[in-house]
Amino acid sequence: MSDGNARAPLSRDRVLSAALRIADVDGLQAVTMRRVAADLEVEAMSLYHHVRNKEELLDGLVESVVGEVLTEVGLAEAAASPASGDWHASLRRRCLMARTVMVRHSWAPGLIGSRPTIPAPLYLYFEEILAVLIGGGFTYHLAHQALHSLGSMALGFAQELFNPADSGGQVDEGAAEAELAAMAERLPHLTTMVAAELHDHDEDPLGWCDSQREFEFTLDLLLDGLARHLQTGPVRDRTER
Amino acid sequence: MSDGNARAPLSRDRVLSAALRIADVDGLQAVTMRRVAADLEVEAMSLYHHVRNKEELLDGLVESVVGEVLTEVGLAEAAASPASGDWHASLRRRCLMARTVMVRHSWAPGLIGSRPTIPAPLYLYFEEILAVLIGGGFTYHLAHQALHSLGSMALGFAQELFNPADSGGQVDEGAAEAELAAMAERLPHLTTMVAAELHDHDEDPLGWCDSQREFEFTLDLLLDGLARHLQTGPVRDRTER
DNA sequence: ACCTGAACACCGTTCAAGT
DNA sequence: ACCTGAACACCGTTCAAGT
Repeated sequence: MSDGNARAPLSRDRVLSAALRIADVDGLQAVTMRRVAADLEVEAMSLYHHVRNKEELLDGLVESVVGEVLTEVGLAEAAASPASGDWHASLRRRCLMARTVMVRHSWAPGLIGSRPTIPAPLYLYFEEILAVLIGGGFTYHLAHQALHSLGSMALGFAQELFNPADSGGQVDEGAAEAELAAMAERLPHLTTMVAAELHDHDEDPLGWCDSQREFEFTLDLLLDGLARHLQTGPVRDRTER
Repeated sequence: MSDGNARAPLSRDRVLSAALRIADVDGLQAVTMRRVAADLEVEAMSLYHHVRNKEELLDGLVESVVGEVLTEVGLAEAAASPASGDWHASLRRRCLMARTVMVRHSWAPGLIGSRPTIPAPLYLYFEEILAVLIGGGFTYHLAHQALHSLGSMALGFAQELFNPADSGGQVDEGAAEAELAAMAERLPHLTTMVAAELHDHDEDPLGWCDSQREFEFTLDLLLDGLARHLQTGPVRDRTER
């Protein structure tokens, strides 16, 4: 009881965790600059010293949740059978763990999907999944399609990942090159994948990530899987496969 | 040039189509009571004579888009080979057609997902899909799981269909019974499916639609499909399967 | 009956001013 | 440097008043 009062200085972290608590308890629509400030016992305008505007606050919220997925998945993988090459089991654990985090923050999938820009930690998350796929023997091309197909599962039902605006808009090639170089160290598999896919489509560089093709790939995965269930009957126990 | 002026009386349809046009052109965030009114050359408060409030306007927007999916899918099915029993091809056409509609209205999937209540025409759409599945030899149980798995594809990447709030909240059994009776005529397959699933879970009626189970079913469809691609290599041509 | 103007309770954000 | 109060330009919505 020595310093529990309105003594703690405001900080970006304190602002974000207050906003996250409000979203969990009262829903995303309750996350208001004035409300966040009130919960921190401060005036609304004080928030602007730690967050550029509300958009940045929402970005921070998304990054918090993705960060939570990353650490929870990391813990779960560390606890599992160490370093087995079983990509199937690993991906299954990761998606189920991501889902439990998203269920805790049910506003998050919709927010992630509606954000105009992809939150940076998400690339780290997909880099890890990509590493599992490549380690399991996937080509970069098949791994790319797998990323799209699993996208909504890996985030507990979200929107499309690489948003459609990307495929239509013009690309600043110089900036893209620089961005790629910066990514290369921290995201080696993602970088390699993009490079490989771009190489395959150098006649048609815009088509390297065709959302229509990815959609049809996923659709056929599901339809073919359902057809097999129809022929063979339901599988009774996953372990005896 | 006899009556093109501000003569046409306001109506719910005129309000909705103005809102839809604004959403398509300037995005959903531009759909404002004041903006919709301005486009109709009327004061904002006039809208309230044809729409209870903004929530109802958004519901109307969702229903418009779902209606568009229904008619486009209907036309596409009518144009296809008449009355073949090929559920696989029919579902594929339906999902692809739904996607093209959703691409036209890219704000729609997010809006549908964020709506607190399921828009009524959506039941009609899923009734049709269910009819295709049952006609193809699916049990009602497998068809139920298929509906969940295809949910996001059938709507061009949306959120979960039967929202999580349903499974947690308490159910007014009398009201549910009456609702079922009203549905029975127009939605025979959906009604039968719900009844069958409830019968299978009469020990645990709350568990008839377990979103965790549906999630794992879809996840396994995708993972198993990816595993088959990994073993057999990519399929070169769908027609030679 | 349908439409309107003024008003209310909210937003996000700017700006000059405090300490 | 960090925080504040008043103000601005927006929201959705109510209400009494017009025709």
